[in-house]
Amino acid sequence: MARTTIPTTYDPRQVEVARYRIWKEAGYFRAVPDPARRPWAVMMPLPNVTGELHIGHALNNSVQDVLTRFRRMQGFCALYQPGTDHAGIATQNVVERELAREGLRREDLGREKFQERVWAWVRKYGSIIYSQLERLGISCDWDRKVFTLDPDYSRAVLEAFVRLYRKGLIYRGRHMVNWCPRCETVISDLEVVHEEVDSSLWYVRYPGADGGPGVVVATQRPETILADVAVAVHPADDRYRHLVGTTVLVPLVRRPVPVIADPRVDPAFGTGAVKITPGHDPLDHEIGADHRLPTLVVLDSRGRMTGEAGRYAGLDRLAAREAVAVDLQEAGLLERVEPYRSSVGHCDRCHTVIEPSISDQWFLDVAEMARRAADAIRAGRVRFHPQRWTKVALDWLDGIRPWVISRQLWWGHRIPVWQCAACGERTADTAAPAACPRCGGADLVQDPDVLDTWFSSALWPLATLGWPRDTADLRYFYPTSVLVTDRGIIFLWVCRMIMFGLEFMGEVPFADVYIHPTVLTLTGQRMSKSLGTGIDPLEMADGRGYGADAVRFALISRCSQAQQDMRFGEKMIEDVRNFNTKLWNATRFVLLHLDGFDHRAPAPAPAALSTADRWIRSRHARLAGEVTALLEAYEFDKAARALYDFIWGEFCDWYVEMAKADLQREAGDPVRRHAVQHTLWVVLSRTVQLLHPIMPFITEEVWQLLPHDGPSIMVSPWPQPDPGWVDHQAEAEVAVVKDTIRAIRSLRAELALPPGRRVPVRLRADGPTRAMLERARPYLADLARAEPVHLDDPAVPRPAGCAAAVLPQVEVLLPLAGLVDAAREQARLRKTVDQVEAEIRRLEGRLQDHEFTARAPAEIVAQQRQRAEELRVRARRIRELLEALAAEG
RNA sequence: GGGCGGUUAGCUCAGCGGUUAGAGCGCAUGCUUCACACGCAUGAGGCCAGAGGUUCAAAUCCUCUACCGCCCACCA
Repeated sequence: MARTTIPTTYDPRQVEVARYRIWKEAGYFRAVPDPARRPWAVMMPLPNVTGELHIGHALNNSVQDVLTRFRRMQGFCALYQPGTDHAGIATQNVVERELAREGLRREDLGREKFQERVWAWVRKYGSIIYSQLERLGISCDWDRKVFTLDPDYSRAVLEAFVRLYRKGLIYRGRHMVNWCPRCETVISDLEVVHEEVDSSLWYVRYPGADGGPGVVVATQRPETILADVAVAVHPADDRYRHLVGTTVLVPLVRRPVPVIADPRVDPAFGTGAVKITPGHDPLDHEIGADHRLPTLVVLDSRGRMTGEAGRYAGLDRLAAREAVAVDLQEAGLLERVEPYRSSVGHCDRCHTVIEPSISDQWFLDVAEMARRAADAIRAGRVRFHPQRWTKVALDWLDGIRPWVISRQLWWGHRIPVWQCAACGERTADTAAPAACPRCGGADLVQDPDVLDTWFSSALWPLATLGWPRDTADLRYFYPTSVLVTDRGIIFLWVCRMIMFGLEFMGEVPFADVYIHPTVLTLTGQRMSKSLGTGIDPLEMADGRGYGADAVRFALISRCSQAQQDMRFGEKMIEDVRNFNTKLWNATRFVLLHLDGFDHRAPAPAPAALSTADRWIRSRHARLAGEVTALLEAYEFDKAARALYDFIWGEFCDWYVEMAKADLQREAGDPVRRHAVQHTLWVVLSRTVQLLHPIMPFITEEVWQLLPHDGPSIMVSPWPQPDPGWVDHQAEAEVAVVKDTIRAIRSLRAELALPPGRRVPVRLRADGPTRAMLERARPYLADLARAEPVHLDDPAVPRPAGCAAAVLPQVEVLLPLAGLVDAAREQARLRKTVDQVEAEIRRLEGRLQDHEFTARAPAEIVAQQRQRAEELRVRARRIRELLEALAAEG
């Protein structure tokens, strides 16, 4: 077999981009329904078209890619569905900011022109994220890219709306909603982020209409006093009972309003009396409605005071707050002001303070859908990993409220409802109706609003597969296998997909939900570009030259179900780069020793395998089983660690070193040579296959360099743990050999022996262990520079002048008279024997404890007895050594 | 106000009822050993946040406390 020249160092940048192109052109990413194979599917959590790849995307997509590559190798027909989201508010904001730099507002362009402008933006920047995902090695089916405003997808959105409308679940209502005065649209409860803000509590006197002292109320928002319609107290509050039913005057405007009693007032807060402002507070709105009070509005859609606010008209909310406070002070009605910290709602997108506001909107009644979704989760038809998120999802579904689905934006799916100018009848349809179905009028006006972006994303698993059409994709891939996402969108997206999946398909959209940790900086801050605290995955891969593999492995290896957050830093990627180099060099070693090897020749007979060969095969069989089970259980950190420890700690540190000894000693034996070559090849090949889902590029390079069958590791069969490889005897034997080698090295280091110097060693052990060590002579010589090695029965008298270590099964002696400082040796051994004896006392104490021997399981008791016995033997040997040393001194 | 996580070696984290609590990085010492100095070898470093409890046995289970973080919530 011709030997390829192998570069000494591995530069990921040189291979990754080229390799990705080969895969893509070979069509390995494509998923076409295949009745002969089992389907497996994952849906990419659609990134915003405006987005650029950040570390969170890198993690999320790496996890999905690990699963997809794993299942593909297992023989599933694996679909990884990509796509982007039009992201209504986010995208509109970006383009509006661009317009603002030109001194324009969207109204200056008009709806049509503005939309053209956004489309131009999307065409220019919308595919950046795709090329960035490609750079990470993401193996999704690019032929299936979907954008939520694509014609097919839009049809699905309108179809969903119309079906829900006709079921009576979508309705128009006038309610208190969350209004963003900057975006000038309603947003849902989930898009409001509450933050603690330092503010004040103003205590304001409302004088009695009869000239009495009236009542003092506490408020955070003096500017809304202008819209007050009552003062409320708790019905059982004796302080105010006499005032209920009387009239007080609203400060500044001197409007007479009633004092009412309502149990929703907390008598312990403030003065126990609260002003009622139904136009600007959700609770007040309810109380106002129950008491049949009027609603006054003093703020407009941009958060400025309206004409109703008299002399404050035109002022912004905050300016008005100051002005009103000053005027109250001057009027002598401001009793006091206290500092106050409270939770204030902000717009998720632009961080403006939300204004509770009454407006006409479209609502979706999700009560029944949520109930069915909760039932499905409770029945285990959707399983969350880690499990703790189950309760979080259920709590939200159980307390669900109607969903505001209209948005006062221009970018999104236009609400498919037309109103007749003549009779006012509203009609919902997937296309504009020709005439009003009620009066026949032809003058129909479409609703100006668009749908909440999350309404369309809730259809993602359906619409990407062709719904509402009955397609082969939908029949084959739905329901999908798993959804991978961050905890931040469990309600916004995950729960809603479950609701819509059940509503429109009668089946949940995915069987598993894997919630991965959120990436933070090493100091626990949010990764943020603007704060300069982020790690840019592409800068790491290309700029710093660590490669996409290193970024992926670093993220995946910290993807633990035990942690909600993942602290991440460049050092972690650097560590993986070192691991890659290690793997690369191990591959070089194997290739250098594969001369004349034919991987298609019959595998070596068991008798041809050395202990080392059998040991590494046994370890590999365990690894294969472990990695498979861990990936299936979404235990990514453990899978990554198992691979890392095996490759570095077992294959490189021990097997390769032992194989060197075998190859050298047995150079003339073709059967043994083939056995070692075969072991090196088969273990490394299968190991890179197991590692491929996490590090696709380097594993492909290695696999291609090694003798192989098939065109790519990507489409090679997932290694099955070979039960015939498990070999307890070889594992036990290598364990003893490793301990012995480590003991010799440790003694050498303490004696400061030059590394190259060969030292004679005497090993004392019982028969079976001596047989093992006999076989291990070449390893002892090469790995510990121990030569010659004398194997003694423990009964043989010890020579004088030895450095010694006493292992459970082996006594290691370095007879180096002259070099060994007897006093130091004695001190060291005495320390050891003290430790051993302390442990024996502890064990014996326990074994003499009747409670323990009577109540602990028999096997535990037996185990501890045996251990105590072993320790006694060890202690006796050490003491004998000490006596011998004393005799010499 | 309610809920959920976390607290283990200098750092990032495993371990989650039973031998002497582990890894990587960092640190110390020695090595240009024929795959690899992005490496090899050896070593130092921990009252497992605190206090109670359950158990023959607790880093591991329970209760409380403290601190850190996240989510939900109509306390004006």
